[in-house]
Amino acid sequence: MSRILEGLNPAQREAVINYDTPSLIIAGAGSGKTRVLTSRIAYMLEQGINPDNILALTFTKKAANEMRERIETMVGSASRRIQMGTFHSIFARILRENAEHIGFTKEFTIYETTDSRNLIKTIIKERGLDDEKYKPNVIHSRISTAKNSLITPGAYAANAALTGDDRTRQVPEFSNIYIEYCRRCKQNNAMDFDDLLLQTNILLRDCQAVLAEYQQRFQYILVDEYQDTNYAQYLIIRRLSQLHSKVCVVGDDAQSIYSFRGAKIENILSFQRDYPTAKVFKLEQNYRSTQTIVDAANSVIDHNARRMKKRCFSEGDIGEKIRIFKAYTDREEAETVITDLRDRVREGGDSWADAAILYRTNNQSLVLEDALRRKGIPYKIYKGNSFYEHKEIKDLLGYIRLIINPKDNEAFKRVINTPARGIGATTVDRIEAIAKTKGCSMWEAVDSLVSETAQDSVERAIVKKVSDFVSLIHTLSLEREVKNIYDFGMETATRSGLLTFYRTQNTPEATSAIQNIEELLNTMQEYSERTESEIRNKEREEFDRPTIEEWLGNVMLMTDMDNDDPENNNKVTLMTVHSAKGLEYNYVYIVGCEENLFPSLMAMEGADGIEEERRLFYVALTRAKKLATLTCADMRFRWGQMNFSTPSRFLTEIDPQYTESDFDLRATRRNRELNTEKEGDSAIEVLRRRYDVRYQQQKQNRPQPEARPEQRVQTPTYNTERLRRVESGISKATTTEPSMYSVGERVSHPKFGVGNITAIEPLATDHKLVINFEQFGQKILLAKLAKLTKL
DNA sequence: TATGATATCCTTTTT
DNA sequence: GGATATCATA
Repeated sequence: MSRILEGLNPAQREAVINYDTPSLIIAGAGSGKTRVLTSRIAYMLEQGINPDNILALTFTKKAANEMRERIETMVGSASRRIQMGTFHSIFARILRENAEHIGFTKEFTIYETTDSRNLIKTIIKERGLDDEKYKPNVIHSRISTAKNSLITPGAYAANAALTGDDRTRQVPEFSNIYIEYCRRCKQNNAMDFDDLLLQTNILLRDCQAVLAEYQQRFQYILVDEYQDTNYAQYLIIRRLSQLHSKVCVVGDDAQSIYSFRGAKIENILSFQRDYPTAKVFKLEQNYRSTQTIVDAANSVIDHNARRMKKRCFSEGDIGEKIRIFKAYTDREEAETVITDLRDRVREGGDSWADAAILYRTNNQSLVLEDALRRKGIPYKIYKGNSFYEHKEIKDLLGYIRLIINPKDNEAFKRVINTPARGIGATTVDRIEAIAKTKGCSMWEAVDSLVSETAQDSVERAIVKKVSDFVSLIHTLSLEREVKNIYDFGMETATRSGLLTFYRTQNTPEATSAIQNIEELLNTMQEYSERTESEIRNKEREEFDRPTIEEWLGNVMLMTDMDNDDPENNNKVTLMTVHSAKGLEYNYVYIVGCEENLFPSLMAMEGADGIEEERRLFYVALTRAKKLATLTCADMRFRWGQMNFSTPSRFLTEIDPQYTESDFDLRATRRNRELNTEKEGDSAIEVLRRRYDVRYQQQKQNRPQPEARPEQRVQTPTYNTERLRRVESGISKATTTEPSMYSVGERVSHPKFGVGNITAIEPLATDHKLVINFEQFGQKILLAKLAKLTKL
């Protein structure tokens, strides 16, 4: 028997050896999913499958790298020839190779969210549309949704249902913005994140030769986290697999948490329909967590109606009960968690890296970081793409982008006056106008500005400045030809004036900016070293030298997660539950388990919202190997002021035999049941019962109507005196402003349709509205947050 | 045109 | 509360 199969349980082994047939591997949390996937690939190689014929797709670079390393230890360097990477990076590469088929060049830029948003903003402005109605990020997410569903601008405009919907949403011009946005992207030789999938589909749809080539090549396709694929990804897989159909997908419907990004849980639910010959393998034994944790997680997820049949179990220790703590405030919550974490890690003889603190929203990290710093505990924090969101990084990347792809107008606009060189908005507008009339890029338009400008002195001064910029870019373009990646990066950072700009100011921000720039330059160095060694090891062709284009293409698809410093790793991890998927820790703390936070208020508006939040909670809980600790707070500093919270319904959904709590969880559960049962009560009564007794008390003690707004909570010093004041309601004055809505009024909501306002409750800076929707029944919404239109 | 002060948004999750 | 957009001023 192959050594690869040793130590696998029967289900795992079946999933590994049946590599020659379409396969659906349902892998419960902690069931050795990665092991099965890597073993399967290793086994294939051992059986003589050509690594060039294997395509393995993941969602994160981290997962891809981990898999590659593990396969390499099993079967050696053949693994390096496998096409393995994230959807976005693999298809970006394929798109570059075939860019001219779909009207791009291989130097195309990848636009990140801010680029897209800026472009949308200019389009809205150009068309003289009201940016109150046409909010750039709303428009952007609508475009994103369309692209993820493979609805091209043309198809969108032709779809009466969609355009009709836009009219009722008061954005009738949406489809025109969408058309223009795509036109401009193409003109700028740029693709946004969603394009990487959409354009791949277009390429595979329109170019039979290309499709045939890749179908021939990728005879075996493996997809990780299949439950998170969206329609665009789904169809790419379908198209590529039409010839050989040897698709293997791995996933867990219970961990589908990305519907906001277009992920369709249906993809995994209907895999067997798509591939009728598929074999199904269920990995149900959890090797990660204690029995208590697994059983508790099961008891929560049982509340979901829509799920595939499987029963996860653990044969590990029973383990400790899940602990549930309630704190007064978010600050106290953080203190409790950190103290407990410290004690646990020390007693257990574990290292800091064995503990993680998970939260629903990024901004919850602030109080935790504070507490960690005060106790001197080392921590690291994953915050999405925060590194690449720094201005100095974007600016430096802007220069490089413009040099590689001069059509990139967004890059042009970003760098022409950064650092400030006296070229103001008026000049930029003029360049833009010239570009528009000439139908060329702004970079090309600059030349005509320089030549055709009148001779008066002001104009001449501007021309001088602009032509200095032009020669800067020209010089750097030459540098790019002759220098290696790192030297070119350094020249760019220096000659652009970015480095000197930050060096001349002596602020902490400037210092950190310089450090960030240096870090970015370091990645260039590492990149070229790595590539050079690949060439030495003959894993890469001699002529295929590392290029700055390639580096840039990679960098645009990079996240903070990908830059892990391996040396300095003994740190507590802080991150969102989303980022934690796939990871595991001995001690997991899930903080902020409160209604309207986890589950989040917004998620609950959607139909499947609660179920997805519950899956998210399931993911959080199953990260823990030894011990899970859940916490909530009575009050939380949010939106600049104190808010009252009630414990999350998820806490009461865990079968109580697996939990121990420092407050009366049963009473919490009873209250909740009471609330849902008495639907017939007056709306405002239902609303009131949502708050705990303390809130009721503070309502009674509410100061007289002339309560002045200055009495609001100020800096969060959290001394006991202040706590008492908060508690007795002094500082939570309700707004004196009347609501813009009134009881009885008819309103329309984008998701719920038309409804009547049945009650209004004043809050500190907002109003709660109880609305009876004709189709969706009663909902409680915040006036400022809900996108309501008066009828 | 560059700068600092002030309004205004935004609050889910991210490749 | 914090980040960003807009405004006012030199």
